[in-house]
Formats: sequence, C-alpha cells, structure tokens
Amino acid sequence: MVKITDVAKKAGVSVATVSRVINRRGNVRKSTEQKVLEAIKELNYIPNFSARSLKTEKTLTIGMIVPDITNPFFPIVFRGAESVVKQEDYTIILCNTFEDEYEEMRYLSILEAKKVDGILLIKAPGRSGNEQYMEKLNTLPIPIVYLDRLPKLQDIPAVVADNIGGGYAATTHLLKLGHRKIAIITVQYPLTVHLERLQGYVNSLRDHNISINKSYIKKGIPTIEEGISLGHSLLSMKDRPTAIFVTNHKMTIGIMRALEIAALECPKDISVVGYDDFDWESVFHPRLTVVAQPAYQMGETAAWLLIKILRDGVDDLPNKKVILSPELKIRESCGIYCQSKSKLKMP
Amino acid sequence: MVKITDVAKKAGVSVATVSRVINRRGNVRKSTEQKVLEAIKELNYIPNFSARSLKTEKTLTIGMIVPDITNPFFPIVFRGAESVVKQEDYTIILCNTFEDEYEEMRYLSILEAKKVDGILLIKAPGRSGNEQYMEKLNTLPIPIVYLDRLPKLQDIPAVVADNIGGGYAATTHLLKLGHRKIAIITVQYPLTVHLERLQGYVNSLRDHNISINKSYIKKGIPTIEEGISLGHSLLSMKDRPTAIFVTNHKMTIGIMRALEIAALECPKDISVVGYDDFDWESVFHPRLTVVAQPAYQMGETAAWLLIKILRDGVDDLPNKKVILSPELKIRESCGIYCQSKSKLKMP
DNA sequence: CCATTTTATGGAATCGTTTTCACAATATAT
DNA sequence: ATATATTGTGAAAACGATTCCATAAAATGG
Repeated sequence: MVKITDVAKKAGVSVATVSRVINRRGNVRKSTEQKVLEAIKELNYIPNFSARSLKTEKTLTIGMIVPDITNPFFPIVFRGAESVVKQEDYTIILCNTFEDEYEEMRYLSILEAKKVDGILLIKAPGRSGNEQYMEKLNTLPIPIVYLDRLPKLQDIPAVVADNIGGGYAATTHLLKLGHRKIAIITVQYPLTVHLERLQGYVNSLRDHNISINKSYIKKGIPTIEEGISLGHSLLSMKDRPTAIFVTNHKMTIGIMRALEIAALECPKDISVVGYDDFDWESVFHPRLTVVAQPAYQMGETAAWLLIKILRDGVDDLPNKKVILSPELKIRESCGIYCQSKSKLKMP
Repeated sequence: MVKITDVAKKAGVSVATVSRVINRRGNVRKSTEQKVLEAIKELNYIPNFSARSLKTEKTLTIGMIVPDITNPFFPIVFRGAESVVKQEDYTIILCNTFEDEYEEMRYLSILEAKKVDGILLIKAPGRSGNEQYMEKLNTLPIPIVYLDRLPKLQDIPAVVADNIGGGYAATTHLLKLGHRKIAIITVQYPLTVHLERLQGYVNSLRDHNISINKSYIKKGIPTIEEGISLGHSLLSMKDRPTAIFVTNHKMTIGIMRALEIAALECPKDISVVGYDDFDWESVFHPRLTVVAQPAYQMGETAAWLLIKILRDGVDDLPNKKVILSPELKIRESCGIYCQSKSKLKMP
C-alpha cells in the first residue's frame, strides 16, 4: 500500500505539500507540483479515502433509500440522481427497504454510522406508533432530501410529483370523454402519493358536480394479483363503472388482466387510465393512457437539491419543496362514453 | 460528536475496553460490559466508520457495477445480492455504466480509492484495445466476482447462467414443435451471454441436422426500436422464418410490435421465444414462451461467493465459476408447425 | 540594496478507532 | 498457602490523511 509519505519521499517534499497538490489547495510552485504529480503517477498512488474522511468528515458518498428497486419507477429515479451526483464525485449506496419501515430505520442507522454526506429518502409506508422514529428522522445529523413520498413533517427539503394534479388530470380526461361512472383503484398504504391521487380524483368529480360513489373507490396492496381481484369486484358490480383510474402501475397490469378474463374490451366496453410510463408500455393492448411521472427528473432534482444543501447548508434555501408536474399521455385505452347527453362543464 | 473516549470516561474504563465490548472481542468482565453498554446507549454513541476502516482496512462496503439498472433484469440481481450481503452488514455502492466500458473503468478506480471490500461486476461490452484495462482488472487489489457477463480472463470467480443451454433449449423447443425455419435475433455487442445463446442455437440446429441459414441470424443493439426494425427485415423475407428466437428482452418487445404492425398473429403465423421473465410478463399477447434466467439467484450466489472469498481468500475455492441453469417457461407464443412431415430425431 | 509583503514549504498535531503489549486481578492446581 | 495459568484492563502506538502554524524563500517597493 503506497501512501502519501512514500510520494513525499520520492518527490523530495513534505506530505503537506503532496496533500496540497492533491487537493488543489494552491500555494505550490509549478515545478514542485510537477515533481509531486510525477511521483504520484510513478508510484500509482491512490489516496486512502478512509483516512481522508476521518479528517475531513466527508465521505463523498450519499445514501439512497428506495422501497423496491424492482419497481421500474425507482431505477429511473436512481439513474437521474446518479447522473448529477457523479459530476461532483459522489457515489451512491443503494438501500432497498421492501416497503418496510423497520428496514428503513435499520438502513438509516447504518448510513448514519457510515457517515454518508447526505441521504435521498423515498419513504416506506409508515406504521402506527412511529413517533420517535419521526423524531429521529428530523434530528439526524445528516441532510435528507425526501423524494416522491413525504412524511408528516413540516418544511423539509423534498422533491415530489404533483399527485393531486395527476389524479385530477386523469379523472378530468375521463369526464371530458363523457364518463360519469368513474372508479378509482388505489393503494391502501398510508402513502401521500396515493392519498393525493385520490384527492385529485375527488376534486375533479366535485369540480364537475359529479357525486362521489364510495363503492367506486377501491383500495388494496400494489400487486398484479390485487389488481386482478379488485378489477373483478369492480366489474361484477350491478352498476358497473364505465371507466377506471388506477393509481399504481402493477395494479394497472392486474386490471388489464381482469378485463381480459371478463372478456371485456378496452376501450370499447370500459376505459382505463394508468399511472407511470415505462419504455415497454407498448406491449399493452390497447396501449395505455397514463399519467406519466417525470421519474428521471425527480431523481436529478433531488440530487441537485441535496448537493446544494451539502454545499451551502439548508438554511438559505428559497423553497425547500420542489413539485414537478406529471404528464397525461393520451393513448388508446380510453373511449368516448355517450350514454349521458348532459353537457359537461369544463373548468 | 460523541466518541469512544467519551464512552470510556462515562463508563469509567479505558477506550480499549470499550472497543473490546463493541467488537465482541471477549475478555471483558460481564459487569464491565454492562457498564459500557449502558454508557453507549446513554450517550447514543455510534462508532466512526472512517476511523475504524482506517485501522482495520475493511469498509463493510461492496461495489456493484451494472450496465443499466433500468433493464429490469439487474434490479432483481441487485436484490438477490443485497439480501445476502446485508446479513453480514455489508452495504452496496451501486454503479451504473450505461453499457460503457470507460464508465466502468472510471467507477472501478473510484471503488478502488474508496477501498470497497469487494466488487460484483457485470461487465459492459468491451471495446477493442482494452488490454491494459484487462490487466488492471486482473491485478486490482480488491476481490472481484464477475456476474452474468465474463471478460476474456482465465479462472476467475464468476457466476453466470448457462446461456448455451438456454439457447439450446429455446431452439430445441421450436424444433420439437416442427419448426425448421428458425431465425435468431441477438445482440451485436461482443458479450459472452449473446454469443453463447447464439452458440446454443447453432448447436441445437446442428444436433438435429438442420442446416444453418445465415440470413436467419440477425444482430443489433438491444432496444425496442431495433427489435422492430430487425423484425421487419425478417418478416419481409421471401422465405420468411416460421419461428423467431430473441436473445434479449427489449428486442423481444420490438418483435411483438413488428408482428402486430405486419398484422401477423402469434403463434398462428409465427412462433416466438423470448429471453428473461419478469412479473409483468402477463401483459404480452400472447403470453410469451421464454428462457427465464435465475436472476435473483445469480445475485445471491455471486454475493455469497464474494463474501466467502472475503472471508477465506480466493485460493481454497473448489470451483471459481458457478453456472446456474435457466428455465424454459412454455406459455402461448409458440405454435406447432406441421408443413414439414419429416420425422424429427430427438437427442 | 534593504525592508516588507507575498508565496512556498515542512513539522507536528489531529481525526477516532483498533490492537499490541505489559501488567493487574482473579481462578486453578498443588 | 503458594505457584501457576487464565482472564481482565489500560497506556500508547499505529492507521493515512489534512491542516495549522512557523519559518524559509521569493517577489515587490522604495
């Protein structure tokens, strides 16, 4: 293991000078710098990160906690984040919590011990009685930027998508197409994102004076199977909805299966709006109309925000919460529903 | 920042004793240990990882280099690896190379500097003239376990799927169904995995005395678009194949699109065997017959192998290369082709 | 050419652990 | 009870960088 003293000896200078060269601190004569650089190259010297971190209290590492990297939304966010942090020579420790808050706590402690410089946190759904965990989150000596999902904390740095807007856009789109019996399938976990998408749905219906039918609101866990079973229960209603808005991608897959099993044609018999958009979306039949989230951009923005905080501190931040807009991508899974002739008032 | 001396002072012992308690080194009286543990808890002491790493030369961190975390195969591998390393308190730095060997080199240097304990490497396709890089790979002072894709190096620890077997199984399946004009769409990069899948295809045809039609072998980059265009070129041949074996998942999506565009029905008009199997596979129409790789298990095994090497060294390893078998999952995308009545000899 | 400012350099302390070595305390054997 | 083996404990030396401070060398001004 070649170390800084070896370089110093070889270059005929002190370790202090070598350190100055490495860290571009200046105050080094050009010729000296040259000698040092040569010695470094010749000895193939690589500074020891642990030693450096011990002194500087910087690890050039950030932690990223995701609920499930297998959910195709999160790899995109990861890449977005990575693309910006790498420019500042940061590296990312990726932690998968399986949507489990205990795992999240465990990882948070590890990241704290490992002294990462900052954390990008996409929260797992919170269980009850986690007050002291929230307290810990809030007092962790490491800057956290929350991503996508928000905890119940005030005024924290966060990057989220406009989920109310997404839910509103999806629902309004269906209303414009003439649908009045619009169901929503959403996730039962206490996650802000799904609560807000539901809120958008409710807001849209209310704004258009459509009364809300509680039996059209279904909640479950975000799996394909659950999507199928929730789809079944919706399709077997006497007063079956003419359109379904699904706030989760896996459940959307389930819905499409349920339609197929029920021998219903989309969009002829029933319209569907999904959530999230991936590059393999073209395999759906019909191709899905979806609310597409700016996943990559969310990752980029969060990373950018974190790095800014790492550099300038959290205090002089103009706005701690960044809200990015999703985009309604209209494709082929929604049809026009004409039965009701009532004029639709648009906002 | 509370440190070990604070704990020592509070517990009325020396730092050496505190260290012994923390690291379970033994030789500490029960009552002393109790005092120390209490002090730790009371002060909320967390050992400083950088300082520890500096002394022990262990970071409890491993690097994982993947070509593209957006390819759904790799998140599964990641989870597999994470599930085993977490049991040993390791943490994973995830590095995305975008299938670019220069990025890979860059990350490798960073991981070396950061002194990760080991590396899980899924190689990017190699460019020409990378001899000194290979040399560097081979002499890196950090244990590497190669995953999925192998470099041209002899006798290195690696975990791969049996790609020849996968290609053989897919092709043989089609042959059994009566197909004789079987095309293959594969990736042009010099990657062992695709070369081997092609090899399996060739082997199967040869074993069954079917002559190889070079125009049925198409290569391209692994994207949906390329799959579409390669599909087009195959479908527009005068002597169009009756079956297509695609060695890459994204290209498979493209093929299915191409069939749709050409108004060909699968499996009635043409049969397809794809590669890789994900939980959203059910969205395909028809559901695809695929060669499913044991992605999770590959991640697990590689991590397990790496940890074993970290613990016992690389020398007393029975076999450095672990080959896992893929599984042919027969679903609905392959039909029987009866035109040729010739008896098919099975091996 | 000397006084003064600026720039370049090295010595040594420091970061927070682990670990070796010496020795003290206790347990075991005779 | 004494000799010996075992166990428990602390002082101090690493580990490999960064950085403060003092001083040497060079540049600048008159």
